[in-house]
Amino acid sequence: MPNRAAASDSGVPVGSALSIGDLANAAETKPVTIRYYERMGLLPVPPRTSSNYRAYSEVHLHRLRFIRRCRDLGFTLEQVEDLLTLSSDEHRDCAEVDRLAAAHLVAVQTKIADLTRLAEQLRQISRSCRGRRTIANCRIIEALSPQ
Amino acid sequence: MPNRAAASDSGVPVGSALSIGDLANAAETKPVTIRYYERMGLLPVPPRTSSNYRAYSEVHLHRLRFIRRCRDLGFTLEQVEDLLTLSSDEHRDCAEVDRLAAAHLVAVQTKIADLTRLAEQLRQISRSCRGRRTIANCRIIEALSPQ
DNA sequence: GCTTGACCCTATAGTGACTATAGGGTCTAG
DNA sequence: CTAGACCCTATAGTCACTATAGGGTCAAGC
Repeated sequence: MPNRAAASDSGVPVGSALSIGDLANAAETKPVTIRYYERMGLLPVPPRTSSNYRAYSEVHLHRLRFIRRCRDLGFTLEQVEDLLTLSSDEHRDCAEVDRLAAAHLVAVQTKIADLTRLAEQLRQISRSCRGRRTIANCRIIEALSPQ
Repeated sequence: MPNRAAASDSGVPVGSALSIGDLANAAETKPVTIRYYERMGLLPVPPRTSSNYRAYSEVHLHRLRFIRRCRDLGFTLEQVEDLLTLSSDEHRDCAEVDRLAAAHLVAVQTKIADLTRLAEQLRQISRSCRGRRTIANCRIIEALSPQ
């Protein structure tokens, strides 16, 4: 946490606003991506400085980190939006969020199974090359052609 | 119930030519995808019938199946092109093909590892929901927020 | 004061591997 | 002769960015 020491926002409007580059560094992403999220309506439009630079606050950083974390976990931006909407209502049923996460887990597990099968096939294909020298008597291409 | 059956067109030596739909069925893909591969230069441009329909032969089917199989194995179209080029030279060293397959295997294994870690995190997130009722005291959103 | 270079802005186009849509033409069974 | 399944082209859309072009802003060093 190399950021934000005090900054209790009482009175002073913007102690030190974050530039888009600061925000990008703090959330381990890039300015273009942040602008993209803004265009997509995932990040609220920030105020601008006199020179038209975006001026972000901690609220933006928190939300952006949430988005990035969800993306890292493989959620689509649409799912992230759902999660953000759900989380904005304190009284909403927690189960709905859980359902989303669980459904995603199933998708991930399916993908792992698929890739595991695929890896086995690739190992077999590699094995079929042993001891051959040229394409003419290599079995890889045939292994790649079904039947 | 219309079927296109075997419209014996021009005197093509190999039995009857395949329509794009036939080819799609035979390779378990779709006409649009086949046209896309043609545009991308992966499938040779086929002759046309008098009514401007594409007329494919077994050679096209073999090549298309190869492409689809490679795609199913997770190769990019660029890699598929490389494999096709390699396989066209009978005297080329087999090791190069093997290297491609091996490199791809590593990429697949990395992805499996990533997804496995991700699945574990999702399971934890789901666990953190147990016994809560509303977002207000559910820990999922916090679990999704880093730190 | 001036330059350098790192940063910021917008708008547009490109990526990969398709998918969808619009607006037609062809073929064949009933 | 018509319904509807198939074929054609061309264009735009998808997802989540990434790249490019063509500018404006700002702090540091000379």
